[in-house]
Amino acid sequence: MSNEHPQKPTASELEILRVLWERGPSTVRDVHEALREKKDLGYTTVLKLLQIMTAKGTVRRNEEQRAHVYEACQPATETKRQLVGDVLQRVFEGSASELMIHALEGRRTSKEELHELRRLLDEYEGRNR
Amino acid sequence: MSNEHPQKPTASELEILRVLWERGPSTVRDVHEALREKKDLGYTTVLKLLQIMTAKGTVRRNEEQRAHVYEACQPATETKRQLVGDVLQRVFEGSASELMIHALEGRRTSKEELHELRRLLDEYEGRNR
DNA sequence: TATTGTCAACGAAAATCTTCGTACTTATTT
DNA sequence: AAATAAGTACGAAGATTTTCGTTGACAATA
Repeated sequence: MSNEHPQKPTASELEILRVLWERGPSTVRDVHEALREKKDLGYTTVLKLLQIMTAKGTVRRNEEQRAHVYEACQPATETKRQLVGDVLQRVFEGSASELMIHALEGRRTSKEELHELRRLLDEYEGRNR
Repeated sequence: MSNEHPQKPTASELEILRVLWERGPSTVRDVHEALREKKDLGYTTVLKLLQIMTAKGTVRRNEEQRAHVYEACQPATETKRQLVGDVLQRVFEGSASELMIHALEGRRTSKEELHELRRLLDEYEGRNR
């Protein structure tokens, strides 16, 4: 249960994390309402999820107010890195280009996006030389 | 249960699929042995998984021989595309460059890999103009 | 033919995930 | 003060996943 090797969030947990990343520290009510648009979950469902996530160390909460305020323990970037790293290993044996091929296939990628991707490579290459 | 919208394989199912993709049509014994190196599962565990996957339409089997021969219904590429597409949506709201950023961060990517990535972009861009 | 080995089928336990209902507590309003 | 509203805690049901043990069929061999 330690913080050393943060667990991979489940699908539902991720939805909640995304709200917390976007809104910052939030109450159950906040999360519940933000989530309502996407997915209609009961209030206590969201509460329970947050309680479970607290137990797992995925989020922490401030109990000073009656309505506890939750926030993600890991920054978004860290968790996203972990999630993509997981697929990278499990599906593509660590090959980023294989990942890329399959990410680009089967969807129309805008010129802007391609441009951005190229920019990323430049930047990354620059950093490592 | 139809073949129209193939289901996302679970973690264990993926491990089996990877063996099938690599070896081609295989018996339970084949898969079990190929998998032994990575993960030590009982023979009947693998059998059961394959039976479940057959029911789901993930794999099909040839029962002509006493030892049934299993093979993946979808080509590897299709399933991989689906898996990465899932993360792309769930984690990165469809942004391939965001996906890329997080895939490259937190790992050393070889010069060859970067080169390959660039080549991919060229190829992709060429195809779409 | 009797024994031993190989296989599929089935059921089911254990673990994990998802979702709420109910009960209890603490504010707020009438 | 009584009633209503807003919260948390807890337990638990249902779904899904993961893992095997057991049984019975069939084949190979001693």
